[in-house]
Amino acid sequence: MKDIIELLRSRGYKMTPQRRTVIKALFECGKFPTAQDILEYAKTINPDMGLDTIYRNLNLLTEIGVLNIINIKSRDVSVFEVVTNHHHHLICLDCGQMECLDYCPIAGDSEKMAEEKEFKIVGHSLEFYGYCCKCQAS
Amino acid sequence: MKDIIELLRSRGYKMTPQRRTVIKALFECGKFPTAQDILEYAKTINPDMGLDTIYRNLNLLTEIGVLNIINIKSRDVSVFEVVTNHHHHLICLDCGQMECLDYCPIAGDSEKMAEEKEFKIVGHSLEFYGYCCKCQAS
DNA sequence: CTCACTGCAAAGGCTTTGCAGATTC
DNA sequence: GAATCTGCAAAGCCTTTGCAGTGAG
Repeated sequence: MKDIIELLRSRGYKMTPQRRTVIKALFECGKFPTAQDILEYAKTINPDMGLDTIYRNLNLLTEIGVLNIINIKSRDVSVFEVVTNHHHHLICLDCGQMECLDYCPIAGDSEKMAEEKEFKIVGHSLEFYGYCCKCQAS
Repeated sequence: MKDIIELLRSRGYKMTPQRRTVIKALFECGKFPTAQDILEYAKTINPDMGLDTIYRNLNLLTEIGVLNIINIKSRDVSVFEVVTNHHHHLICLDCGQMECLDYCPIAGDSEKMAEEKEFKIVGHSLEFYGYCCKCQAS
């Protein structure tokens, strides 16, 4: 969290209470918060916070590379995740719940194949879809 | 294309000119059309076609499993793809162009790992992000 | 003749943007 | 003091939905 604040400072961005709150929220809202989740948390600290400020800050954090936006099928909102180690996700098609999966099968050979198509690969995303424990029951 | 029409018939759906046009468009619009692309094509055949009809039919085709909806970062619209063999995609972060990649590294071991988390996996999506030939130049 | 389908229009929901005033630095 | 940032409000955009009329089977 301090790293993020430092990075913003070093890039010349100003540190406002709202911005600080958004960053704090990212660490305290639980995993995969939506912009709405962050707004709700933020309002407990500053009731005047607006959703637009949340979005502006989330977008900024994404631009500087410390945040991932995740768009999942079966849910129409974006969820956010602080960038940490490289990993992928399990997503429940029923309830939308997500879990991290420290597994990545992508090796160099895939990039070779891609480069045959004259693409320069810079990353990938991999999501597994299925049904979580609870939703399998029903 | 005839297969799709047969499948619809066998499930009791009616075959309207509009529906036929949407199906035709999926094969003649080029790869990865958006709903808009399909509308434009459809209007050359029937100028009265509405975007709502397009969406209703695309959603129907997705429900019966003959169409994939693909949501990509860096573009805010959905693109569609007729279901064929299992494969993944290369996506240009700059212009949004997509290419198919007949490569899939996902093996049984990934499913085992997932099932440790008590997820029942039914599928996965994998996209490679990068820059296409043209966009590497600029 | 019946039920599904279409077109129109409007609504929904998430996200972005313009603007004036307030805040950092 | 200058430039960024916020809050408000409104707009944008893709997609969905309600409804009455039309058309397929």
